[in-house]
Amino acid sequence: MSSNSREPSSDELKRLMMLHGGSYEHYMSKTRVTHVIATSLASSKVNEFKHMKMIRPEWITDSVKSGRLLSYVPYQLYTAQTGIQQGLSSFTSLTVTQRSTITNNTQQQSSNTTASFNGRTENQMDRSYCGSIKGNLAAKSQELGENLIENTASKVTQIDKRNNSHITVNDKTVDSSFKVPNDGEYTLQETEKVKLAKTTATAATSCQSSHSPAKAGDPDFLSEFYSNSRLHHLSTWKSEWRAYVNKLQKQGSSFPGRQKLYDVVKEKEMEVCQRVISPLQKAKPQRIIMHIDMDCFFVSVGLKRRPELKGKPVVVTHSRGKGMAKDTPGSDVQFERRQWELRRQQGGKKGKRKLSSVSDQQPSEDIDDRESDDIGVDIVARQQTSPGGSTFHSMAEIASCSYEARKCGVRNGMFMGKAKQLCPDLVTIPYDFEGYQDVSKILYDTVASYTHDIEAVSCDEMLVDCTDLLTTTGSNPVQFASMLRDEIYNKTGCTASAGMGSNILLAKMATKKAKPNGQYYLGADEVLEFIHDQSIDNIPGKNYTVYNLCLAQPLGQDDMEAEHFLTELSEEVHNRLFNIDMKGKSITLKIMSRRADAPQETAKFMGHGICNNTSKSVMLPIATDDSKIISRECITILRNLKVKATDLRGIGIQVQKLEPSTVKNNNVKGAQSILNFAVPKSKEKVVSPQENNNTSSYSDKRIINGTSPVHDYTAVLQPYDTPQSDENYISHDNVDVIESSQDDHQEINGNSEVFHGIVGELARRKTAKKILPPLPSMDDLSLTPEGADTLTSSGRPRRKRHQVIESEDYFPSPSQSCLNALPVDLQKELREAYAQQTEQERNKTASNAASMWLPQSNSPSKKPSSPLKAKSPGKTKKNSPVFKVPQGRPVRGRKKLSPKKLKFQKQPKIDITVSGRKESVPMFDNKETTLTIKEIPGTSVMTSHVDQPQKSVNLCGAVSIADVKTLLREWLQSSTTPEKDDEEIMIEYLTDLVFDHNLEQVDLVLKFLNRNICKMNRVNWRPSLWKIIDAVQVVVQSMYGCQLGLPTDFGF
DNA sequence: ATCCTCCCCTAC
DNA sequence: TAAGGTAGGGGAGGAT
Ligand SMILES: Nc1ccn([C@H]2C[C@H](O)[C@@H](COP(=O)(O)OP(=O)(O)OP(=O)(O)O)O2)c(=O)n1
Ligand SMILES: [Mg+2]
Ligand SMILES: [Mg+2]
Repeated sequence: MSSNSREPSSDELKRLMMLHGGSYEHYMSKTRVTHVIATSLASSKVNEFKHMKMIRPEWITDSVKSGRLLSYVPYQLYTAQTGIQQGLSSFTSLTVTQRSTITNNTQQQSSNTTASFNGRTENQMDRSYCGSIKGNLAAKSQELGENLIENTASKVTQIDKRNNSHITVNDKTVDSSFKVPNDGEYTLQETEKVKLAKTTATAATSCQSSHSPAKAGDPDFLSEFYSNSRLHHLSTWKSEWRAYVNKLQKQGSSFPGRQKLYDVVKEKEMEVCQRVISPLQKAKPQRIIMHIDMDCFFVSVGLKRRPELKGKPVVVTHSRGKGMAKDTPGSDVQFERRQWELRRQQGGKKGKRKLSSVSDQQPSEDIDDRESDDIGVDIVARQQTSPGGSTFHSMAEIASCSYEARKCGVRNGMFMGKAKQLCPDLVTIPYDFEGYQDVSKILYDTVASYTHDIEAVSCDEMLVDCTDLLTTTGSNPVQFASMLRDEIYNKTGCTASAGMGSNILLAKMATKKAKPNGQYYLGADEVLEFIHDQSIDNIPGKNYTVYNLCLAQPLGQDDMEAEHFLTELSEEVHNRLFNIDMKGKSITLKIMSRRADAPQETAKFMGHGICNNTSKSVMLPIATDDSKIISRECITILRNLKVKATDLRGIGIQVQKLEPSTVKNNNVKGAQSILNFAVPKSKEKVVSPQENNNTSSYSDKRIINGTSPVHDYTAVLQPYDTPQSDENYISHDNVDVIESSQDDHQEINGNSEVFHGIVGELARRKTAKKILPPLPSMDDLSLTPEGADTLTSSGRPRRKRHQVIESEDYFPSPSQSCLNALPVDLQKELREAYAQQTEQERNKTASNAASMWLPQSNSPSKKPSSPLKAKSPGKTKKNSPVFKVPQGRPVRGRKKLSPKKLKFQKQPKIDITVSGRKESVPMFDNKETTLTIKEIPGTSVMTSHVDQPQKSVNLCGAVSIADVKTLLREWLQSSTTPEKDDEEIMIEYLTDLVFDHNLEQVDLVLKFLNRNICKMNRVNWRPSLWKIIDAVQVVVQSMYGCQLGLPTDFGF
C-alpha cells in the first residue's frame, strides 16, 4: 500500500483488510503484495508497480460495504494497465500470505505488462526473442580481411511465414509473403543480475544522509535504481524491440512506406529517362543490409526541449555539472578511475592502426591497452594536481554527448569529471527516458512501414535487410536511406544516420563513417579499399558481457544485510521469470568482492570499485521460479564463498536453463533471428526416435494459445541445429510444441497445483508409450513419484505417505506404475539418475577417505545454517575438534541427464548433491604486498581461504553420520517417549540437510532412526517418526518434485 | 568429441 | 553523490 493512500487512512484500510481476510504490507514486496492501494502514485512508482494491480482505496471500502469482493477493475488507478487481470475469487487472496510457493501460484495472475510506462500499451510485446545478429560476424580482426568481403555475417535467413493473422494488434493486414528471421539457437537464457556495492561502515561519515534512498536495505532500492539506470533501460528496450519486431513479423503486415518509395523511384526514373537498369538490378543476388542509428540519441531527444542548446557541447548525465563529488576518505579515485578506463574506455587512443596490418600485430593488443591506460592516468594526474582546487570530478557517466562535445574528446560513457576537464563549457541535460522511448517507437514504426526484415539492435539503432524491399520497389539503397532518414527526422526532430553494405559488419562500419547525420552506401567494389582504411577501432569487436550495478552505503557489514539483499534480488528474478512464464534449473550467484589491493572505499558513489568476481552455480533438480528457493540457494552459495561482508561489492543472480512453466504457458519463446551462418553443429543424437514428432513439427500453432489460454501447449526449444542444406534459410522456428495430452488438461484445469515437481511435470508432458522393466531393487534412497495420490494442496503428504508406506510392494508397484506413466525417455532419465545417485553414494564413501575436515560446532545450534559470520572467531575453530565428514566433499557430483536434446524439455534431474561447501573465494593476496596495480590478471596471487570452514548442517553439533547416529542412539535410549522439542530439532536438522542437497544423509538418518525404533521397540516414537518424515517429505517434494522413497516397512 | 561451468568481453 | 545492466559469443579447463 502506498503511503499516499489517504482517504480512508491507511490504518483504517489496514484494519479493514485484516478484518476481511486480507493482509497489509507496509513495504512493497512483489511476492506478497497482490494489490497496490493508493490514490495517486508518482510516476516512478507507477513504473515500479507496473506489474501490480494499482487500485484506489474505495475498492476496499466499497467491497466491505457491499459485503462482497467487488471487481477491482472499476477502481484501477490507471487503466493503462494492460492485460486481463482476472478477478479474485475470494477476498482472502487479496494478499498472498507468505506460504509455500505452491500456494503462490494460484494467484498473481497479473498480466505480463512488459514495458510501457504510462499507458503505452502497444508495447505489450510477446516473448519471442530475436537473436543477436552479430553472432559470428564479429570475426576477429585477423579473419576480417577475408571474411568481411563475403557476406558471411549476414544471412538474414528467412523462412516463409505462414501467416498467423490472428493476433491482430494493429490495423495492418497480413502479407504472407514476408519472412521471419529466426534463429536456430536454443539458448534462451533469461538472466538477471544485479550487483551491489558497499562501502565500509567506517565510512559512516559518508553516509550521514540516513534518509538517502540508496540503501540496499531499502525495499525501494532496486526499483529506484533501475528506474534511473540508463543501461537497464537500454537493455530492457532492446529486448522489447526485439520482441516487437518479432511480433510484427509473425503478424504480417502491409507496408505503406513502400508505395512512397516506389513513387519516388518512378519519378526519378522518368527524369533520367528510364534507365533500364533497375529492372535488372532485381537480379542482383547481393544482399543489402542497412544499419540505422540515431545521432547522439539521448542528446538529440533531450535537445528537443532545449533547442537553444543546439550547437553547444551537450551531454546527458545524472550529474548536474556543478558541485564536486565528495572525496571519500578511504577511496582512491585515481586508482579506480584508472582501472575503469582500462576496462571501459580503451577507445580513441590506439589510433591509427589499419586493418591491413592487423593480422601480424594482433598480439600487441594488450600492450596497446596499457599504453592508453597510461595516457588516461596522465590526465587524471594532471587533474589531481590542478591548481585552484577546483577539481570537479564527478564520476557520473555520460550517456550521450553531442558532436560538438565530441570534438573536445568527450565520449559516451565517459565520466563527467573527465569530460568537464576536456571541455569546460559542457552543458548537461537530464535524462528523459520516456522521450527516448517515444522517439524509439517512431523510429521502429517508421522503418516497419517499409519492411519487417528488421533486427533490433538498440533503442536507437537497428539493422534492416533491404534486399527484398529494394527489389520490390526497384529502388536503390541510397534512395531508401534518404527517404527513411527524412521521414525519421520529420517525425521525431532527431537525425539518424545510415550505413549500407552487404553484411552487417560493413553496414555498421558504413554508419560510423556516415555518422553525423549522413548516410553511406558501401558498394561491393569499394569494400576492400574501405576496409583497408578503417582504423581497427571502427570494427565492432567481439562481444560482450557486462557489468553491474550497485549500491553503496555502509549498511551492512553484516551478513544479514547481504542476505536480505539477496532475498530482494531473488524476488526480482522471480518476477522476471514469472512474467515470462518460465522456470529455471540453474541458479548462478555472481559475487563481486573488493580486490585486495583496492581501497576499502569505492571511489565512485554507489560504485563497486575494483573487484574480483566469482560466480558459482547450482543445478536444481527441478526448474523453479520460486524466490524462496532461489534466495536460499544463493544464500547458501554466498555463505560458502565466505566473502567478507565488508568486501562484498556486488551480487548478481542468474537463473538459467529455462523451461516453460507448465502451468498456463502460452508463450512463444526463443526465436532469435539469425542473420548469419546457421552453422549446424550437426551432432545430434537424433531426438529420441520415440518423440520425433517434435523434431518435425516446427509448427506455429502455439500462437493459437494466444487466444485460448486454456491450452497448455508447451513450447520446447529445439536444441539441434538447422540442417545446413540451404544456407539461406533457417529451417525453423526453433520453437516447438508438444501436444498437450489429455491428462494435461485435467491437470491444468483441475487441481494442477497439487501436482508439483518432477514427476508431475513429466507426466504432463506426454503420456507413456511404453512400459519399462521394473526398477532395480532400490532399498536405499530412491525417489518416488508422488503423482497419483493426491496431496492436500497444502502440500502435506501425510496421509498419502502412509498409503505409500503401507503398500507392501510400495516400491516395485506404485512407483513403478507412476514411472510407467512417464514417457520412456524420461523413465530412462529417472533410472539413470537413480543409478548415478547410487554411484555417487559409492563415491562419497570413497572420498570419505580423502578426509574432508569440518569444524565441529559444539553448540547445539538450533540453526544449523549459521550465518557465515564467524569471520574471525571462526578462525579459532580451526583448532577445535573436527569431524570427518563421511559424505566427503568432492562428491557433489551432479547428474547430467541426456544433454542436449532434452535441454528444454522437462528433465528430471535428481541430483543428490552432497553438501557442497568448500569453495573459496579467490582473493588477491594482500599480505604485505604493496602490490602495485601492476598485477596481470593471471598473475595475481590467489589465496584460497581454505580455512575457516563453514558451519555445516548438524544435529546438536553432530555432523558426521557416525556422530549423528550416536546422538540418536542416546536419544532413543533416554526415554520411551520423545520430546516435542526433539522432534522439532530433528525436523530442522533433516530439513537443513535437504536444503543442503544431502539427501543421502537424510536417508541414512531416517533409516537409522527407523531401524532403532523397531529394534528398541519404541512404539511411542513412531508417530514422531512419521511426523518427521512427513515434514521432510514436504521439503523434498518442494525441492525435487518428488519424495524420498523409503523402505516399505518404515515405521513398523 | 562434446558437454558444462566459470569466466571475460563488448555493444548498446 | 549516482543509479556500473544485460545478452550472447567465445575461451579455458574440467568431466565424461
Ligand atoms: N556507454 C553508453 C553508450 C550509449 N548509451 C546510450 C546513450 C546513447 O544516446 C544511446 C545510443 O548509443 P549510441 O552508441 O548510438 O550513441 P549515440 O546515439 O549517443 O551517438 P552516435 O551518434 O555515435 O550514435 O545509448 C549509454 O547510455 N551509455
Ligand atoms: Mg546512436
Ligand atoms: Mg546506437
